[in-house]
Amino acid sequence: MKPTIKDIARKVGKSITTVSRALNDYDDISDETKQLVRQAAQEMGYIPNATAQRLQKRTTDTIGLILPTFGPRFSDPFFSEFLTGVGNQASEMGFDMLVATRAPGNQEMQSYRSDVATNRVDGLIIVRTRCDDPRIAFLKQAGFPFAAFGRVSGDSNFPYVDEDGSFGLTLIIEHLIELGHRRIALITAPEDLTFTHHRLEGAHSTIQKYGLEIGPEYLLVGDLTQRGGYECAQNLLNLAQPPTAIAAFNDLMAFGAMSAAQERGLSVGKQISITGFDNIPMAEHAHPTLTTVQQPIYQIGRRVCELLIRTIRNEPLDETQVILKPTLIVRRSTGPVA
Amino acid sequence: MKPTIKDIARKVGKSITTVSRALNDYDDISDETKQLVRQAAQEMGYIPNATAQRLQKRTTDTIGLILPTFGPRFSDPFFSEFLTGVGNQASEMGFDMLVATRAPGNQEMQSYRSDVATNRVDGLIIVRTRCDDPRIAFLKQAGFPFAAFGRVSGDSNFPYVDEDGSFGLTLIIEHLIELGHRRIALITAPEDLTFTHHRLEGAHSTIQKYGLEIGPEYLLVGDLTQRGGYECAQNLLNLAQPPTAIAAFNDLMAFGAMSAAQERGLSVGKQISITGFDNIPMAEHAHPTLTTVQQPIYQIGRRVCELLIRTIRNEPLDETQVILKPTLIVRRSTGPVA
DNA sequence: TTGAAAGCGCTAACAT
DNA sequence: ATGTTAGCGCTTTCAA
Repeated sequence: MKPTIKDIARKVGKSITTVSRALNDYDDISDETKQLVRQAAQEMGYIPNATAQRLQKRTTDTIGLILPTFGPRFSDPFFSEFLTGVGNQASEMGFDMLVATRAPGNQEMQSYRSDVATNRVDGLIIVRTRCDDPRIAFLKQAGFPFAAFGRVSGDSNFPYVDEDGSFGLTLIIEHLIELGHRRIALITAPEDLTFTHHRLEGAHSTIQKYGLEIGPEYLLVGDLTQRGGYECAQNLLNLAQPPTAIAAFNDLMAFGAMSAAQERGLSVGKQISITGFDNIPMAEHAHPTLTTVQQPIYQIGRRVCELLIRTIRNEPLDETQVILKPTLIVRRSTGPVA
Repeated sequence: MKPTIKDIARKVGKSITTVSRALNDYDDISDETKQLVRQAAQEMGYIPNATAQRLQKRTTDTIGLILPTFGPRFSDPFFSEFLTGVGNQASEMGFDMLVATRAPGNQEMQSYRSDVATNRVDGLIIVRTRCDDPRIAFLKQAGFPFAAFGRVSGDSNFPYVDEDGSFGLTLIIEHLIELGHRRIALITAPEDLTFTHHRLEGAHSTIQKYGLEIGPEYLLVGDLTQRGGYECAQNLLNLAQPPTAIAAFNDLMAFGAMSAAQERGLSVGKQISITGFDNIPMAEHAHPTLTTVQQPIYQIGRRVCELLIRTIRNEPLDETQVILKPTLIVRRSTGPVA
């Protein structure tokens, strides 16, 4: 069986109190005793029992992340990267990461409630915020520590990291307009997601600035999957007057749109321009390579995680609300209008 | 503060033991008492403290999953899907899932050791087994419960689910040969991964069966990323005598290979055939759509998780070693040799 | 500088 | 059918 401090105490002939304090480097323990205890612990292969420590300290040193998965075949590269960022940061700061996979909805909220209620985690990370986010509303009223990737439409007075989606789409639209495009279509994202509105706002205001507009037939809502992008693009290309450029609200949908265009024999980047958002690693190796907006997903994951852990620890936060400026990555999927 | 069983006991005027047993539905408690206790618990919003239960029961009801991430920009759709399968199954069976992200190597092994030593989890899930897998060797000798996705090269006497990779590549190669291809190149995977050998074996034996062979210049090792596939394909296409078909060991590399071919103006499916492995959701929406081998990744995730939890619970396993037959999905990235 | 004792919230063997 | 008691492994007053 695993040795406990009791075993160490017996071995070195001291009380368990002394052992505990020696191990935790209290300064009312003599150096000799510390030496002795540590040596014994080492020899016996002692490792503290995390559960016992947690019960006593009433903290878990664990953060929770509930991934909003859409269906079983959920496979979004965006989330892998974000998860890696959060995970690495957590481990560097001495925290574990509890992950659950839930489709948005009732079960999801149940998970939040239960995570909070059972004290399984010290705080939660929220991904892909919704305008009117029940998760955030709940955590706020519960007074439970959390940090989010994204804002909400109302009061965003909580720790978050977000990208400036409005600026991102401004970059995209300006790029397309400079290339001479006038018939620009948008494959947007579900309306309940906050970022959809930011990006939409950036797109609209930029279009307007140039005296143009986006007709309703050029405004389609995608589901952020490749299939969704494909289907929306089909519809756009079926129009009597199809667009010369399609701006998708994420890379995955842009890939789907590229497939749809290519299936009709259109040369992407020449006969039609297509853009994405996120700059997932695949964007660089698609054919043609994808013009998109760069979001440092991995870094955002780290940052959100750090924000959360500092909140948990009650450490001062120099910056609680972070908004990052994305940058435009011009590649081969866009070109001058035909 | 949160109510404890002590609070309930005080309120209903019973001992905490009685409360505990009433809550756990012991049959030596009268129905009236149970009613009473449950009602009180309900009213007070009582929720058991998981940490305390764990300390007492010496189990965590948590499984661990250490994702082998290769670099920060880790974004493999394969793992998202697997993770979702594991996560959903775990939650259905009442388990939490602790996820860590580690590049294979020392730190990774440290994580395994510490997970085992600190009793943070009741069992571990191993993904993407290596031929000579130190994780498995360690867990075996430690007598710690685990289940794997994949086998090892030596003694695979542990619970696992794996796909029949040899059969998968047999399907692929036969498909290509039927299409008239004779110059078939392989973009394989790192040699330390077990599945690489299975797939390689299937490819070689099938090729030989048809009296053909794969020259060393047609045998490249990829790193399972899109970029890796792209680079390998570049090399293949630069050969004086380039292959007419390329079989990649996963879909991501196949996409990279497609890009490389298309960049040279080759029409994939006509002038060159390219195949993948996994059938990730994107395969269906690439351009052209990807001929590949179907692996039920989500289901495998669920299955491995179930295997692990049953092992933890000491439940009898009707099938400890599961090997699934993959199926061929023919799409547009392959066609008759030009 | 050290130890005794209490307690974190819960379960379970053993009485009654 | 219910209560007493001990204990899971640890931290932390408080006293010596």
